[in-house]
Amino acid sequence: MARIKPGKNASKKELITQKAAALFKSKGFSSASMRELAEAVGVEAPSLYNHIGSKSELLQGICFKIANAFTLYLDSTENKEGDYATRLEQIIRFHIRMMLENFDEVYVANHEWKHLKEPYLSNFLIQRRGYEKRLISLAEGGIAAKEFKQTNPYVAVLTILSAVRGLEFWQQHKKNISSQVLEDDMVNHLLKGITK
Amino acid sequence: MARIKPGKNASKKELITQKAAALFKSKGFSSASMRELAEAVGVEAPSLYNHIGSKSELLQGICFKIANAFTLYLDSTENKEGDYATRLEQIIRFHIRMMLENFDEVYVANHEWKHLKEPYLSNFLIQRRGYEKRLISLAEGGIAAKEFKQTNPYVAVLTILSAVRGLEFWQQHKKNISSQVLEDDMVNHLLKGITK
DNA sequence: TAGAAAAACTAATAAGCATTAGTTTTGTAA
DNA sequence: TTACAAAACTAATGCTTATTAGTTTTTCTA
Repeated sequence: MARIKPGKNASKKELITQKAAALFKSKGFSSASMRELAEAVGVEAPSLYNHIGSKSELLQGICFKIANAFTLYLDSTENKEGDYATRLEQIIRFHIRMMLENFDEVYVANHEWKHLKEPYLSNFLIQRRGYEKRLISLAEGGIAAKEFKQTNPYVAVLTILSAVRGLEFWQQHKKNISSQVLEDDMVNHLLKGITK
Repeated sequence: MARIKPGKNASKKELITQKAAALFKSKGFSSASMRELAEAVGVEAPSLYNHIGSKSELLQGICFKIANAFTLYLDSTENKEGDYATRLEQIIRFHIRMMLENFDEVYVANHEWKHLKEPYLSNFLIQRRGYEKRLISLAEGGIAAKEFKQTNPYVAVLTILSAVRGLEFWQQHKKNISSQVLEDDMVNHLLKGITK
């Protein structure tokens, strides 16, 4: 009898997940084949199934790991009571760092979630939508407290989230700019603009 | 004998391209099948080949149509001599309008270019890279002219391009905000920031 | 209305896909 | 060293894919 879920030794599964994230990123979920993944891992394709349930399961693992990390951080900021601008700044910085430090997985969660199967697809979208709403509330709070300009809070959040996401381009052709400069300049741009 | 390139009557080809853009957007290039496309067009799959060369050719058409539109607009702004801030603002507004008015195709060009085949893939990336460089020059000019703050021009351009791209989220779940408010608020945010 | 061209159809091809079944090898603990 | 389990392997299944061949229908023009 074969194909038994591994009790210990979860490291092979982690390796597979990591290789899968890199592969899904570079070729897209649909175009990435289990044969290719197996080759990256150094094994024949059917052997992967001794460690994982399915191709879909790999995508689910990646997407929810990232979604949960963001949700958890937002939870943690809501306890602290700083002013709105400071809290927003910290969240932006967290996004930037996540992007730089977990590039493959964040990229996959951002681009390939479409290929999640139900009910995971719905759950993912609900979670992401909830996250956005909480950020919008934060923006609204800042506007009401006169810390932020009078603007549409939805547009503001959208602008920030999108700008940060764009670090995926950055990663592709790294310039000789330090992560710190990148982070600081982007935060300043998003909070204070570019014009003098 | 069948399968001859259509001389006139290009409208069916346009219909196919338009349906392809919508399909590639919603399912991704790799997951979208020619059978599905045919169904959307109202025809059997092999009949598509009376009008188009291949699935790849459809993607090429979409990606380069959009890339050329952006390049062309940038050409047109470089003749006019406004100040840097005005020119940057106009470019941002053009991006926003392209996103709102040609959503499917811009989305596909942004997300699915990866699946272009050589030499189209290389050409596309070269063109996009050139576009970015010209924008960076614009940012550098604005900084040198003291119109823009002292910041890394690459980061500034990346931030702007990414923010604008994020309108794809917007399109997905439209709020009751007019396009004009959206455009103005986003331009203001990117030029002048959100904090007071 | 005859004839030709355009565009539809059906049937078939060859390749690639995720996954399962069954078997063998490998590593470890008694 | 024997026994057992984990994890590798080969072979096979059944399905989907883009695309081609060959034929028939539709459409337009003279």
